[in-house]
Amino acid sequence: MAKEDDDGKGSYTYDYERPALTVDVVIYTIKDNDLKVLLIKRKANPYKDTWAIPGGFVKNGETLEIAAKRELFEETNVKDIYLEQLYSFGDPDRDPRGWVVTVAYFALISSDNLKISASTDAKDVKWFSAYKLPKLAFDHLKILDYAITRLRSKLEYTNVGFQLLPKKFTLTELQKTYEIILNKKLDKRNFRKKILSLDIISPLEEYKREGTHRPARLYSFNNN
Amino acid sequence: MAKEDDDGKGSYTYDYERPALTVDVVIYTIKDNDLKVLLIKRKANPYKDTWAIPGGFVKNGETLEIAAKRELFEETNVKDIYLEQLYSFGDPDRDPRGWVVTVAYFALISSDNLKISASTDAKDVKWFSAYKLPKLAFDHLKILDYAITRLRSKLEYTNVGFQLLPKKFTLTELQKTYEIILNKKLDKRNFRKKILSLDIISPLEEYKREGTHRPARLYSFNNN
DNA sequence: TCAAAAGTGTTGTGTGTACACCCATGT
DNA sequence: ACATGGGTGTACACACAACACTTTTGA
Repeated sequence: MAKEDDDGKGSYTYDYERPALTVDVVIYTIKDNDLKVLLIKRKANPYKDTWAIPGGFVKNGETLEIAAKRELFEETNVKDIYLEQLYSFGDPDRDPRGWVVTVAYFALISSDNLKISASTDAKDVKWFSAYKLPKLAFDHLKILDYAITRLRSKLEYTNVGFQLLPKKFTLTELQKTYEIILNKKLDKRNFRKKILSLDIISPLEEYKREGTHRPARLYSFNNN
Repeated sequence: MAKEDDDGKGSYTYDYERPALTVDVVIYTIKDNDLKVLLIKRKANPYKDTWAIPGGFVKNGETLEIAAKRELFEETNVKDIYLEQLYSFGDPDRDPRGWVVTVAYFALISSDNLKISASTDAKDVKWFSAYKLPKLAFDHLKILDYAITRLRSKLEYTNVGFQLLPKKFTLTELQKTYEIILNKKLDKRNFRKKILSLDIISPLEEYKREGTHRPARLYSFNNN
């Protein structure tokens, strides 16, 4: 019994029932002018043939973050991308097979890494619009709701947004990224003024020409 | 093996090793013009006689939040106080006895609940200044660092601060609370203007008289 | 009458917002 | 020459920061 003389880690006896522990990784990217989430189709029951957030068991000896990175790499073949812990979900009925607690992470992958990533073989792995999700397994809709909320608020007070862009990008691309995530239009002049005042990007001597209009200056992110 | 065909919850076989799962609850209050954290002294090895954040095992059938509330109640005899999930810590070497993953929560308890709380008997339970901590067990210093950072940032963009105050309080008390947590002086006039403009507190027809000076108006928080 | 904290406004500075036109290009 | 997106500045409103004196009380 966890009480009185037992502060939770006070006794030598670990005779409590233990949950299975997984990490789930919400992987976002920007593609086709849309915010995409990577989902995989389940091949076994429960929720057979239902889409789910990629994840897997944490192995003994791993940190939670290492486990998340491993899952991420297995799904996308990409390392060294932005990853942060999101929240832990442990409702006893979240998995019909038993007690499974999951630590959710979220990752941002830039569109220029996309070639490398996903559907490495005929697996059922697919990018879905974060705004048009299929039916999801377990409590994964709740996790995605939580993730997009976190992503939006982080976008307001940090520079995570750059994680989603290629090394070289135009200001319009950057603005589009913000608009897609925040799901609202931003004023072009104000956006540029704001971003440039932050001193976090540098203009390059390169331009992106595309279509029948003036070429757009390319910028790169200053990672200080 | 968690890979390829195994999305983590795709197989029926849960033949992975499972961690012990605990919740730890960082309980804050304001007392004696200081930010205090409730700690308990461990009675068994490892870290026998070392101070630690109260916590305990999660039981099967409980949500994580229920488990945290149960721990909180066991230590403080108080219910219905502010509680939020903080972060999960799962480094494999954080507990010398084995694999123990903890979901940390933080709670805010108002000083008028304090009579009821803590040291219900001769247990080694004590309020410590968050700024003068003793040597701590496990990775609990890391957890407290994380907690105070979260508390500070939440104070800036939410109204959690009121959770730490009695139902009736003066503006000076409120300001002190902010100053103690943020660990910096605030300007009296600016603070009052700001708080009052938020329309979250109402003046009462009561005054707090204390000492040889003008009595201070009491306010109460509007919980909408 | 004195000490001690309560209470109260104004001004400058910076940040967010609204808004419209010219520029460079490809066809 | 025209359609298309790229690129630029100003004016107003509002939030934040700095700052000092009067009020009320108990001793």
